[in-house]
Amino acid sequence: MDNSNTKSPSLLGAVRSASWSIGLTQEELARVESTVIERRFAPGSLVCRKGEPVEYWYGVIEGLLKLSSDAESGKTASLTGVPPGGWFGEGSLLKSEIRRYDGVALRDSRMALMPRQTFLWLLDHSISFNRYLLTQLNERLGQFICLLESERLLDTDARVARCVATLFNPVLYPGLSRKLAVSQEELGYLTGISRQRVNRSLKILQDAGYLSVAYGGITILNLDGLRKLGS
Amino acid sequence: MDNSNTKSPSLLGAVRSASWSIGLTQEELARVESTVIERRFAPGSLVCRKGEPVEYWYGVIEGLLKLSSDAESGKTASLTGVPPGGWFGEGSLLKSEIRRYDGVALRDSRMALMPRQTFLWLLDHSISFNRYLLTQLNERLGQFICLLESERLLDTDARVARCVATLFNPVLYPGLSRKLAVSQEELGYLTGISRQRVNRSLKILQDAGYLSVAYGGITILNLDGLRKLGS
DNA sequence: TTGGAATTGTCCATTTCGCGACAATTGTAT
DNA sequence: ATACAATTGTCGCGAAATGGACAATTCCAA
Repeated sequence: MDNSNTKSPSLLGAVRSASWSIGLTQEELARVESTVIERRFAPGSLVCRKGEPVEYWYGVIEGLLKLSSDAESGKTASLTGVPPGGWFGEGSLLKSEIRRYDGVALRDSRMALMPRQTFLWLLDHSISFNRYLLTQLNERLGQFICLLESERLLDTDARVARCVATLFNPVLYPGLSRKLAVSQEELGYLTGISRQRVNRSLKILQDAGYLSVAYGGITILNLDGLRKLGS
Repeated sequence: MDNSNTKSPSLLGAVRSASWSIGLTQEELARVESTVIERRFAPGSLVCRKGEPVEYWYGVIEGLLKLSSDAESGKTASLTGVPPGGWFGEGSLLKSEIRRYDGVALRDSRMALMPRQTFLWLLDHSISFNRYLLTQLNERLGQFICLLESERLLDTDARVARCVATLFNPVLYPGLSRKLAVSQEELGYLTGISRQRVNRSLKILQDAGYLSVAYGGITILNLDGLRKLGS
């Protein structure tokens, strides 16, 4: 159930291959590389917590995590999953506000942490970094609008389909395998639908040939089909 | 039921007082002013249509419109309302894709249209315009994430409350009156809840003193209370 | 002033989902 | 190999929203 990229990537490798780093000058890149640090997180542990001051911009080197928010009612809502190659937290950094949701490791994960100061320095110095952020925010906005639209217009099965497809956004998360090691309960949190109902939807989507269901996760067979379902 | 600003603002006045124009140079502003045009729209008419190529960046000078999306199933979902002072469409312009949702005038509205070429020119020339866009996209992203979070975590009444509060975002839509001339059916589209259920929620919120319900719309009495409801 | 259109308030039947429960299955650590 | 934990598959009940229907109200224009 592992990703197919068996080679475990280094911190600097992850930084250099990140899509936001290709437009940086040598000087800028050097500054990034000298300040970014790596940290490991066990499954279930909190990478960052709602309400904390925002100290870092986070990148997933290896593993998988989710951004989620809990209510005092006990309910939990996962907003999105972040696979390797994904970076998050720029929103709160830009607004210089406290963090608005939790980051939770779903598996053993290695994270790259860029200090806020470096992030803001890039923001002030690099035009290409600005352009990257613009693209990233725009893409994420599109993702959430699409999600909301689905919630309003589509039936439950199609919502599950789109939500799964969302996790494979090629702009936000480049070069991802087709396997997603996520439990159906977690998919329930991601979609906002009960586990039992997700289970039924997955079976329907499997019968229709869009994906295949296995014990610890699912495999996407027809990504484009999932996206377009019910639209 | 009109806004309290009785003076009808001019096109150039709207441009010059827009929050994205204050950082522009004389030259940049001149280029904007010589290319931006004005157009009027009757209630119910389409300002822009899903699927069209994106030719303009739109600003609301006067009136009110909604961004929405219809499904072939006949359902309709309003994504957000845009009051005077609000600008939209930058997402599709940045991606140079076809338009992803309809813009519909809810009342007689006067719109400012900035040609795509001018928009892209600003994007390439003005740092402050880039920064504005970053802020705008970030704010909008926050808005939609908040909306999605509400949908997952909160009960129906609180969702209606937050959705209404969303329409008064001071960053996206500065200087707005407390009256919102929108039918309950429209609020249903905006919240993704049936008109009948919205009706009940509004009455509850009114009894709790957060707003007051009148024939053609509502008046906000406690904006901060609406925002924080159920959190 | 009056008629018609839009909007609101309320009823109810139907649909759908959430949630608790529990057995069956699969994976993992000892 | 075996026990234990995590996950999946499936029921059924109760709660809640949807959507149709229709009367009452309000607004607007002739």
